[in-house]
Amino acid sequence: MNTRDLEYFISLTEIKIFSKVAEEFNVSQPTITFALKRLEKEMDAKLIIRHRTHGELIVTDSGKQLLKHAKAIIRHFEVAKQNIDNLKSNKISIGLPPIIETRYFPKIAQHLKEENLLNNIITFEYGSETTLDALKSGELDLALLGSINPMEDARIETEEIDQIPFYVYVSKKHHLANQKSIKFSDLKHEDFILFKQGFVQNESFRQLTKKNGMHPNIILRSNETNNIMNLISNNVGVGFFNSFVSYPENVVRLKLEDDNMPKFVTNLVYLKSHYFNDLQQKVLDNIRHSIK
Amino acid sequence: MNTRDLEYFISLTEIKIFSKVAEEFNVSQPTITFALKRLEKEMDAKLIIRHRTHGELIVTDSGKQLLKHAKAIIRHFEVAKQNIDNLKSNKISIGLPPIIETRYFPKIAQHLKEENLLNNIITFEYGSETTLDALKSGELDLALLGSINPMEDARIETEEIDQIPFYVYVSKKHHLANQKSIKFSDLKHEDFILFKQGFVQNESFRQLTKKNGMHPNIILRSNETNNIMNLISNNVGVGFFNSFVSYPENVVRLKLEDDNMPKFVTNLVYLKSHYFNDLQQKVLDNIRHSIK
DNA sequence: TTTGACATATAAATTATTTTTATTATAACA
DNA sequence: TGTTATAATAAAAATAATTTATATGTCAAA
Repeated sequence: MNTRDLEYFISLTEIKIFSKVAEEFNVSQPTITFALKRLEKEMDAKLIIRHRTHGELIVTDSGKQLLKHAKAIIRHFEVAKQNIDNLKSNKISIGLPPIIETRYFPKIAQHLKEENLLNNIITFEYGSETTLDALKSGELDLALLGSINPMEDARIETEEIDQIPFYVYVSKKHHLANQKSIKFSDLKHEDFILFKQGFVQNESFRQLTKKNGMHPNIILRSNETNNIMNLISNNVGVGFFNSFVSYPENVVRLKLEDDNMPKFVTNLVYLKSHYFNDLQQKVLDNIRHSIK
Repeated sequence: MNTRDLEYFISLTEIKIFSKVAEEFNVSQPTITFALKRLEKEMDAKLIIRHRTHGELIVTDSGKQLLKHAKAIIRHFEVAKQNIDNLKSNKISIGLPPIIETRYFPKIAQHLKEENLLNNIITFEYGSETTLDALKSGELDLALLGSINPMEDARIETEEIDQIPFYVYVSKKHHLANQKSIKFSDLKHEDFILFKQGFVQNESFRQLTKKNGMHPNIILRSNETNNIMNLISNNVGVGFFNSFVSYPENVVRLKLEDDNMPKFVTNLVYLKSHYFNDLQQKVLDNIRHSIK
């Protein structure tokens, strides 16, 4: 069976018009008809119910089933190509979200340098979500990721590195600044300054506000720790982060005394289907050793 | 790209002789040569280093990388076919790890037979971990799974069936055989015989050894309850399982008196996104009724 | 060092598969 | 009822995969 037929099929379930799909792939319209026929013969099932008219085209249950697998197959194929490209250039691509990078990379870099491996790595700094996507697409060989709940994806391998608590950061001038520790619900009427989308702290924050029936007032989101800390120190709002972030003199870090607080979990993550060659394995072992 | 080429390639990495692979697929030897050439061109990388002689054939790093994905692709393709067949023939695929099967399947089978539904099910016997993966990948419609902690996964629906304790199994000749109950830490110097990877008891065992600061000596892992019980009865080592396993005359089951002992939880599990058609729903209701 | 056995590669021919061109069929709708 | 947009079909053409026949490379025994 040809992957091209699957690509036609996937596109057909999206565009829903044979001739438009043909255009998309720069082939003639009957090509799509024949491709679908081949698939239906191979699967021995009707995949699509055709309406000859500018109207709907219905994907059957069997079609939906095939669709899921077709997408997975195409993805595998593309990831394989990408991985092989990485192998050829003898590099290992590592995703390191900024907060985690701050905490772990200095030590990692030092160890890698000692082994003369530092120039075999390429690092990518995005939020955890984007990093995970990049890993799944094969763009990255490896990632250090933050998560709250243990990660739940059959395709990825996860090694837990560390679990650390979240804290609330407030200005020294803030009315809570003198408490040793607080409850999350004490923050009911605060203004918050948080990270942008795709950072793990947000998911944890969302869980806590939901649990406490709060509708938090988020006045700003930024990607820059410095920027956020600056605003907090000026008492513009309060922050909610793990202990990896460094904070200035006039900011206070408050413990949260709630039970069952979510933890910030750092994970070493890679695709189960990823093949590490000797050099990559060496780098992986080195990193593993550096952070444990 | 053709999946046939991938099949040739996978076989070639196993059999390692072009002409033998050709024989296997009932094609001529150059077919294999050309298939490999096509793949190498597509991936733009050498996949296999040939030795023209009856000797070794080396899979390159790129080849190994492709191999992993190739196997996944072929598997997806086969699962897709299987799923569609199931849809067409009105079958429901059920995952039943062996230990759970022993306990629940006789009753389930009896009820299903009464309703004339027994030939609408196909069962799969793997460890809990593999079963869960298979469920998530859509290979299974439904599973009865063991877990320690209640399962928490956004994508799956869980109905708890039962919670039962774990026990220690020892030979009658064993020095602990006369105790009514023991503490887990009493097992500090024992040799253990356990199940292989992917069974729930192992996770529970790991937690307990960690909690008690133990470094257990696991002398054997097996998938066969009979085999394990045989060894225990010969006083080769001790076992740690739930009460679903049956045990011979000369083996003794010991209670564990520790606080907060993990429990073996049996769950009925399916994907939230799964669509059960009428017949499948009937089977599900029947199973639910049988085990509660 | 030669020769035979085994294994893979290559060239050309053959066969199979996919795509195109040209045309027909079908439904909706103006 | 004719027009338009769309899919299906048939036959031819193009492309791709496989085979047959043969060449080439490598090892090991003579």
